Amino acid sequence: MKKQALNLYDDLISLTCYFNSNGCGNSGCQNISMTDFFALRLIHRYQPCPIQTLGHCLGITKSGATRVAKRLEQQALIMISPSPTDGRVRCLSLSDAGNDCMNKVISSQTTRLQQQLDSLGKEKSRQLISGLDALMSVLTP
Amino acid sequence: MKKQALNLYDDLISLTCYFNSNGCGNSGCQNISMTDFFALRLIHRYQPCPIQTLGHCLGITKSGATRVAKRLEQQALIMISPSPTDGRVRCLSLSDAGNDCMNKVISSQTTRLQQQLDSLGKEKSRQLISGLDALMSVLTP
DNA sequence: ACGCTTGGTTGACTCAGTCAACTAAATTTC
DNA sequence: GAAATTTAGTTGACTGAGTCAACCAAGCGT
Repeated sequence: MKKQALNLYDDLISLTCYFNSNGCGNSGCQNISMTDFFALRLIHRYQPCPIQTLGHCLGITKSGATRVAKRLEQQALIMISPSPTDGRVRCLSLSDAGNDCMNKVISSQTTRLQQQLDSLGKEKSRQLISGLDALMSVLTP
Repeated sequence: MKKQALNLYDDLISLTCYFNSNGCGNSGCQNISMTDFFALRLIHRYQPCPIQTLGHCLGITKSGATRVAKRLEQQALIMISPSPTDGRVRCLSLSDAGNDCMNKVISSQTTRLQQQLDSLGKEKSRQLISGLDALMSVLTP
């Protein structure tokens, strides 16, 4: 029966739309677009991250990625340094300000979410999260 | 303990990023942007939907919404008709082509998801979906 | 050393969405 | 019930993100 997947898809798209329009909220850190936040988050994880990797993960071209990087550098949220092992590659890493920004957004969003989890009840929360974790590991190979 | 919410937030953002970059896929229907798909989906639900409502739900201004509507109308995916009860309001509703498009996207995405649910196991899937449903009803009032 | 490939940058462009000024319909107020 | 205010939508001028194509420079393969 396909109804399950339909239901799931519906929720997932609602969720995407929800986070898209709410952005990362005015979380203390300067107004930052969703794309830029995705980028920061990515760099945070795969530090130091080559520009092309950024583009690939964000689903944009390498020229697009170059511009994202330039934007973030101008806001002093990241630093761009040449790779020691390959002269062509330019590596992105978070600056202190970038880390601050990430943390602010994450902590403000997380507090909000925790409240909502609380109102969901202990058991349901646990199930939701473990299910979602599993789904994520299936979705992103 | 905040770790739960942190974990959840992480998954949710990954999910948003995932659907954002993958768009709605080349699902037979002409290339359609994520925003436009959100709009179609909204109109599908709240048919007939005033332009301003669209803007509000999409998190864009009313002039932005006007342009989205114009775009979709030009592609013959929706119809715009004046409200019978209020002369100012213009109502959006899906055309047959619009419905087709929605269905194609949904069905192609759903099949993919169902496979992934299957690989997750029956019980875990059920828990995931019921948890997500609950979360959605908390998130979107 | 030569050509080929790969990572990144840039200029010209497109397209989506904002802002502000506007029209027209509805509602309020006197 | 006419004038003033509010509300829904539209439009022109603009901005900003991302694409494409042409490019440069560094590495690789032989």
